[in-house]
Amino acid sequence: MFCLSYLVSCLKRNSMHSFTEENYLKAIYKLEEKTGGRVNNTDLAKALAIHSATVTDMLKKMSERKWILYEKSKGFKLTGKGRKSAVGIIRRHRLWEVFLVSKLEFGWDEVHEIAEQLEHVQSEDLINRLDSFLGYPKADPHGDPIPDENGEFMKSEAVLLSKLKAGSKARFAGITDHSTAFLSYLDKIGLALGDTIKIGSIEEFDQSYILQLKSKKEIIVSSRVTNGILVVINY
Amino acid sequence: MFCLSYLVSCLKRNSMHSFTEENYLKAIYKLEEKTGGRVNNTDLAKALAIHSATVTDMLKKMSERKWILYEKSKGFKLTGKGRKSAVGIIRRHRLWEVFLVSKLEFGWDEVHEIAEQLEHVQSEDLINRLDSFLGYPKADPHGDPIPDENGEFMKSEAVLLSKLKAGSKARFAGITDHSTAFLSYLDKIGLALGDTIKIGSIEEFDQSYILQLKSKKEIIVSSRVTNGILVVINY
DNA sequence: CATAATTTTTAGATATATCTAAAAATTATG
DNA sequence: CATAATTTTTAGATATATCTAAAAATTATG
Repeated sequence: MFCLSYLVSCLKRNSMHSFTEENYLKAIYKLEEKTGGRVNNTDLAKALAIHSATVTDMLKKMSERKWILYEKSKGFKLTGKGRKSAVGIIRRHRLWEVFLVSKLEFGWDEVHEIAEQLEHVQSEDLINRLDSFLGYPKADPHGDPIPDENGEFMKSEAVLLSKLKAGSKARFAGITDHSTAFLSYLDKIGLALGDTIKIGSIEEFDQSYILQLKSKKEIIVSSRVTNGILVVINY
Repeated sequence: MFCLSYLVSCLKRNSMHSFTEENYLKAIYKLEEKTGGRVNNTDLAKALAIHSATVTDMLKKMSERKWILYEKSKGFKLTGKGRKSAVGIIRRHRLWEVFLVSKLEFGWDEVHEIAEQLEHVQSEDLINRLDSFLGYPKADPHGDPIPDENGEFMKSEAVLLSKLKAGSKARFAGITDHSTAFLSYLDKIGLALGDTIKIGSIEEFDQSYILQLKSKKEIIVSSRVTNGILVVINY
């Protein structure tokens, strides 16, 4: 019993982490992506919906365990090891989302919460087999890229739909707003990932767009929508 | 924030439970099945590889939360609610095992640990869709029955291979020894679930069996093996 | 049935992850 | 640059799940 728990605690220090640590890693990774640099305590606390004091404590521990580089009051960032781990979590999350949508026929607006749980299941073999079973998908149901076994993944050249001019044509390639409300709304107005979109015209007054869908249908969307959609032009 | 955590704690009390509680429920369920009656502290502690003192504490809590009926020093058993929950966990475990073997091509000796993690993912919708995706399997890769959505499942009429007489014929329907070592050994000697087995003869000296497999091959197995295998006769 | 053996419980710790309230440190602003 | 605003940290709690050591209760045995 002594031996076992000692071993377990050793393993934990070096290569494994609790759900909590995984959630911190993921949140930090996402914040780094968004801000492009160091992350601060307050933003992380907000992202995780917990209190700053808790974050301070946890960051100290994660720093000791070499998941992050932490300088008191100066913000922090992932170490190489921390980044690798975070990318692994994202790989797992996105592969499970593909499974849920393509195999179990969930809607793209229903999978996030379940994937949040599945992503914590520890088994490299499992994830690599899942990847193979799904045909090595390059993106999840929301268009977000899936890292491969080595943590490599494509940076997309997608741009916000709101950047396009009237008359241009593009492919719906991703979203920046991942809320269920937004996803359901897109379902409702008949916009799906992969669709070709032509911009009929742009209303100067409120920057709303008239879009022509491949179904010939025309829809009007607000700037809130055009700022939530990523497209690939030159298609 | 206050509201949310209050809500969460309420939910926890009534219908949800932590991984730990789920593991206790599952272990208690299995012990009840094995012993056919009340379970005691020591057996549960052994099954969970933790100390009795810890079990005493946890049982008090689980009793308050109405998962078990607990009388000090007299053993305990699951309540209706506790049983229902335990059966749900077993359903999830076994469905995931089917997924791992039939879709991801894991060996039947490789899936237990991963299913131990997957079984804790909370989503009824997920499990029912998985059930449908797998074609509503009646048994897991080890022949153990899978409860349906309502917690119903067949009691098997399988008996130990060691109960059969020379000359009888039966179908390999399940196992009582779920250890990886045993499963791998069966793989090695070429015995697989569903196989038809004919008992050539029984060695009186050590109760070892000579089995004739459908492949015409003959193998000799020890009583350790015939006591680990369940068969359905009259086939 | 008295004593020994076993089982269960109590008492007091520990680790993890969280909280609140207040203090300290840092950054922004007139 | 002094003060205000914001951010971070400290200090002291709490809940969960575990431990060890010892006491208490129960069960088995001569």
